Amino acid sequence: MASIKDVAAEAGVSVATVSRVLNDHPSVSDDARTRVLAAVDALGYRPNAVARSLRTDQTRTLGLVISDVMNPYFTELARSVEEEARTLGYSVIIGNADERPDLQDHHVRTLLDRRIDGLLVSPTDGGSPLMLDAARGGTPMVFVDRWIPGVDVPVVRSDGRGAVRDLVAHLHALGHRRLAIIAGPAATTTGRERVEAFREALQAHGLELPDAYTGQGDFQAESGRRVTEGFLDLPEPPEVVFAADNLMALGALDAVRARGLRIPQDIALAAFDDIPWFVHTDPPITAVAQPTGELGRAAVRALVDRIEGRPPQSVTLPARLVVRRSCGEQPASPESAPAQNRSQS
Amino acid sequence: MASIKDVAAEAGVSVATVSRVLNDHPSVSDDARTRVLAAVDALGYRPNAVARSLRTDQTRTLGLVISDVMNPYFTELARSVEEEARTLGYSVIIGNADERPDLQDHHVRTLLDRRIDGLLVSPTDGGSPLMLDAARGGTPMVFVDRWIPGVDVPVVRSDGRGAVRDLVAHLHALGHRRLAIIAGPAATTTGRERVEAFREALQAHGLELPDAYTGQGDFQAESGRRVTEGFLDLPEPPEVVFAADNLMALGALDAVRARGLRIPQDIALAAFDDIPWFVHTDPPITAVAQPTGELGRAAVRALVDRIEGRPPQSVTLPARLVVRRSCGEQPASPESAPAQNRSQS
DNA sequence: CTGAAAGCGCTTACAG
DNA sequence: CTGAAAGCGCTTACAG
Repeated sequence: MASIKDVAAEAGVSVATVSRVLNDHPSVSDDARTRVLAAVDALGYRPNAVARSLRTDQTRTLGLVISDVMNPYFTELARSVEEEARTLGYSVIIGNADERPDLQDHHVRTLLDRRIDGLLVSPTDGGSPLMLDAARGGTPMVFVDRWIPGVDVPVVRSDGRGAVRDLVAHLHALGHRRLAIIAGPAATTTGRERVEAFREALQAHGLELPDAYTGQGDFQAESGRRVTEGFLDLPEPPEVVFAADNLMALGALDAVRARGLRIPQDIALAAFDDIPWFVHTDPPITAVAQPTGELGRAAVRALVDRIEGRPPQSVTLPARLVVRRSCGEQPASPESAPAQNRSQS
Repeated sequence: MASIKDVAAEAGVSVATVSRVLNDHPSVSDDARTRVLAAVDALGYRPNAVARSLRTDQTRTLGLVISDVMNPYFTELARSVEEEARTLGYSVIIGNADERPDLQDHHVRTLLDRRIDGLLVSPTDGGSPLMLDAARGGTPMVFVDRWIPGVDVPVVRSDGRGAVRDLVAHLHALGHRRLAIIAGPAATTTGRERVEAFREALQAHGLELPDAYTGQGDFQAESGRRVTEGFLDLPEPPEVVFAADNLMALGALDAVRARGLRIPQDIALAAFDDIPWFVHTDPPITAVAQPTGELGRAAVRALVDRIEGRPPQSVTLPARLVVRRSCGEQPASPESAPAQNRSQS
């Protein structure tokens, strides 16, 4: 592979001059520029990003560590992150933690070893020593979706409190009184917040959230199935199951189906996170939709601000309720979803 | 950030010795090793992968360029690729082409600039000059899922011919005679092969595939919707629509639903690529399932073989039919899927 | 405007 | 077993 030396030789100039034309340095003669460009073309030369990074101490690369790529919510997040980063001249390297703290650490370490310019993290847990060190130790960092309390790192996330209130109001209006939740891991902020928001919304209607109706999941489908089976085995099963993410909703669906029960006649189902498939499940599923793309873009902007020396800002965007048929028919509108529903588009 | 020099100073040895203990070189005294390790620990030293790569001319990194991360099939492929690569001591950087040749080239170029050790590609088109140059120009490369004919690059893919034959037999047995397909882009091998396999299978039953029943899609949901609408507008609409991937099936579902038609009573639907949601759609969708994880792992093994100087091997794995209810009830088994159906697990 | 030279952080023959 | 030195491919003050 041709190096800058080969180009210099071919063009009859020094490597310094080649470097200058490659980096659009103003003080290069037209003649030199022309010859260098011709040589670059002739040799099919491409600068070695590794060497450049070593010299400039920047990689123009962002690391993104997410908890689970297979979760469509995170896939979409990753996609919007890459898009915005590309617009700003950065590449992104994705590390998939698969909800495993050890894997998360593996990726953080690898990314740090590669000297990425900044790190976007949706932490799987409360923060390993490695992660905490990185956060405090000067690595530009931004939390997205989930975050770790007590660390001075900007957070870009969405607030589902209002949407969960709307959901509970909807369920209450439909006559449901025994509501259960499949929670995410307590080690994650989203795992805790969604349960709290649910509990608070219930209280506003004078309803309790008994322990028996709080199942511990891990944001993966299998746990949704397991918890739902537990609910169905109860002497008095809940009338509604609210899954704290879309994968656990998938597991819940599996469990309900395995028993031959019907949704919403036998049991109602709602989920946090909206995905295109929820329109076509049997029945279509009522969900809390996050502004995922906006979240990813805002997170990148905050991180790049931090990297480039501008003050980064935390951002909180509201989620919203998308009503479909999985909790029972709406008295008013027979339609499955509001006009604004983006997963229908 | 501490460098190897700092460690050497702290341990009272030369940087050469530090490098040796870090790389498990045998000729290092126990004493030196202990002191170096202590210094590494004290300083929290982590080797700079950028510098190491520049020196050794290898990055222990694989590039993976896929056509669309949002497609669950490719997400799963990416996940299995990363897993196998990690097992073999490699990292992977994913580039998402979004079915756009220009974006694909962008990622190939970026990856090459970073001097990745090898490239895994599922090409979006017939091969840009850049891609062709890379393939011929010595970059270790393996095609996965899709490939470019006429290039000497190993291919790891699955053969859906048998499964498509099974599908058509199934449809024929159900009494369907007017079968249509939503094809993928003709510039991709999978786009062409699935249509050919379908046509051949039809011929075996004495059926034709008229042009009006061959809609041109692009593997994205929107095209599935558009093509399906065209089919439904025909004076004599097809009895079955076969979508050449799962996203176009989603679009088809949208279109059918928008017209208020029922599946399978009004029109039957089948898809290439199986995903967990197909179990829970209304109705569950009959699909051709690829051994996605195996594909990803085999592709990595082939690429690493190539990188490390062993002869790489092309691999073709069979796909299989998963019968559900979207094409009509099975006369024999009332069950929605065979026992082996992995998307039920 | 241009080039010689230093240096980024490593690894690895080479000599001892 | 150990260290001094070269060199990977760049960029960038510095001097002219």
